[in-house]
Amino acid sequence: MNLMFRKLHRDVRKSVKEAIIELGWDLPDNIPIEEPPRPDMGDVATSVAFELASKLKRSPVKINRELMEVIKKPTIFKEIKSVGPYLNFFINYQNYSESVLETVDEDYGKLETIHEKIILEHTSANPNGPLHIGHIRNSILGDSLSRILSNSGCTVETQYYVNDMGRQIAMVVWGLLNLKFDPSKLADQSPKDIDPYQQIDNIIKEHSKLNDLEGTYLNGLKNILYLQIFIDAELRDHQIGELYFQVNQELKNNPDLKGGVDELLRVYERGNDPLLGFFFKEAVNACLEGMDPTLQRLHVHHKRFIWESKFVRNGSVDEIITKLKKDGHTQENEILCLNLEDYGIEKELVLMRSDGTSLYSTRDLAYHLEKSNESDVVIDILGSDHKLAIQQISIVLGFLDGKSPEVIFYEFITLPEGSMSTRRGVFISVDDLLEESTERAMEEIKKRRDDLSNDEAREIAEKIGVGAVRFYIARLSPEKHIVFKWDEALSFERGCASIQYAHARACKILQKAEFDSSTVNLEGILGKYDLKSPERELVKVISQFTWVVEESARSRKVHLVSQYCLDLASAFNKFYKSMPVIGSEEEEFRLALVDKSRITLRNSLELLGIDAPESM
RNA sequence: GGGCCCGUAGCCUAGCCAGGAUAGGGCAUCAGACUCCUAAUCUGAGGGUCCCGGGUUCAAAUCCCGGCGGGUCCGCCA
Repeated sequence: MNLMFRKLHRDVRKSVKEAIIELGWDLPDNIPIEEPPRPDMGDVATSVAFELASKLKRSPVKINRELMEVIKKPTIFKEIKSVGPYLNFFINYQNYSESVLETVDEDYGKLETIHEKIILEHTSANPNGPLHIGHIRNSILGDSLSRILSNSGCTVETQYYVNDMGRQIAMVVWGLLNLKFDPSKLADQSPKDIDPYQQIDNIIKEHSKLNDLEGTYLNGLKNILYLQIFIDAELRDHQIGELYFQVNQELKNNPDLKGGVDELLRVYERGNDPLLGFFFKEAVNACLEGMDPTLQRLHVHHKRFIWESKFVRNGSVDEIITKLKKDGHTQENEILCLNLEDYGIEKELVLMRSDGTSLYSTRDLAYHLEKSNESDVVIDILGSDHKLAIQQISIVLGFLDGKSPEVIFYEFITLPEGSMSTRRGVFISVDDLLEESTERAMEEIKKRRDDLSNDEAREIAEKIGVGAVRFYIARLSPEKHIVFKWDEALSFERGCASIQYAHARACKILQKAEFDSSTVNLEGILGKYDLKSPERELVKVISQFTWVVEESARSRKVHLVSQYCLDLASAFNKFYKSMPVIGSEEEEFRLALVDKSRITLRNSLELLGIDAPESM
């Protein structure tokens, strides 16, 4: 672990403190550390003189003059200058560079293990259609954060909360039981002259036991078979989405059908109709089977999928309700609910419908209690529209002796024409986004490389395309509302591609020079060489990486890492442009610097789930 | 109506929690750089009422109060 950058701050504080003591002044509460606005003004600065000014009744400039008389320069610095009210410290880059290069290894950025288990829930999109660009903000923030937290030494378990009990899923199941898929939308690989449902009828005829099924269940079975036989796994979420859209149309035209959906929900919750349970499970599974390849392609991973129905089946929902009732928190008339007015929330929290079924919030309460029991810290990634709901949940978790989750809220991604909606079938799917992104990357590659095979180009285009999408989301602070625009999302200039490009450049130099890190002796590598400013800047940025990992993990801010990646790439590209490496006087040092840049670029991109191609 | 979030050049954005140097970047615009490790790059220029108005402070994009504009929530939805 590289603590060089941290040491700079520590050494500044220490020497300032000692100087203040020597002058017999009171130590201020805080010795602020800043970075000077320009590199030629120094590397680390402190405005401690401001802190002292009011107590000492002297001007900051005067105070600095006195501090400068007695202050001892830490060895890592070359000099200290007093500029107005600031003390500016200049790094001794000969020493510093050697220390930094020595401590950067292939695992650079991985911090010491701390024994803290975090359960991080993210994505958790309803299985009623494919993932769209509104969902990926959740996935990308969650997955990146999980990588950052793991790197910072925590144990992170990522979970996807599968909603298999809500009304929306019941609507999908209703569609499965009462409607048909549209075979005209089958992919081209199926011959047009066959009727899928005809084939399915034949299959059912051949299985005598299936012949007993009738009515909606028979229809449901046909639809399940349709999905499994005729639809590729990766497209099943799209089919479910279209079915869901169709059901919404039906319901709009005939609101009486709502009763049928409610009945499905009641029966499923009671859990005594195995066949209906089968249809719920199959509907949800079909959708998850379609989402899985999408998430894989984005490098988004979940350790566990937790099905919501579990908390009804295993009795924890009942236990919670019993406990809340017993402790006198609840109010009961037709429904069972909690009055949270004492906690500043006007809106009561309903725990049970008048028909006795549970609600999302009831089950979510049980889920959060489980997460609380299984971890030290619970983190949720949620759209900011869930703020009130999670606030209610948190209060009730307090009644139940559970930990409140830490929540990272993000604002919506909308289209220029308005908000997205699975229900209305208005959205851009992640699959389409990735397809477009890799396609555009492919065009760029073809523009500049004619030496690559199609497969090689494809492979690189995939890394660039996925990287562009992930970076587009990860670079922005989550509380910022995004209006999705293709050209902004898939820009290859000064964005992710420029970072990947810096990495590819580094790889190319090392490859060309046949660099072997194992034979390099870093000691005394610099001799008396006075580093040029692009080299100094690059060394400094490399040394900041550990601190960035720490800081982004602590503050749970993914975009700090994105910003860092850009800074690092920029420092490297400037160095690359202005300093010859191969064949130069300082080749040995510069190759080592290129190698450390390569590692840091790769590891920082890794935190964002972005591949670093070795050639572009 | 009430709660929460956002408002920084034509566009996107960091900085705000922990107030300090000329408000950082990027896109777009303009001017320049490939006989030299890939120009997905680099160098330079112009462009700002940090939404508005008060207040606190030696010092406010940052903290406090009041507005304005946009988003979102206030379901026996999830």
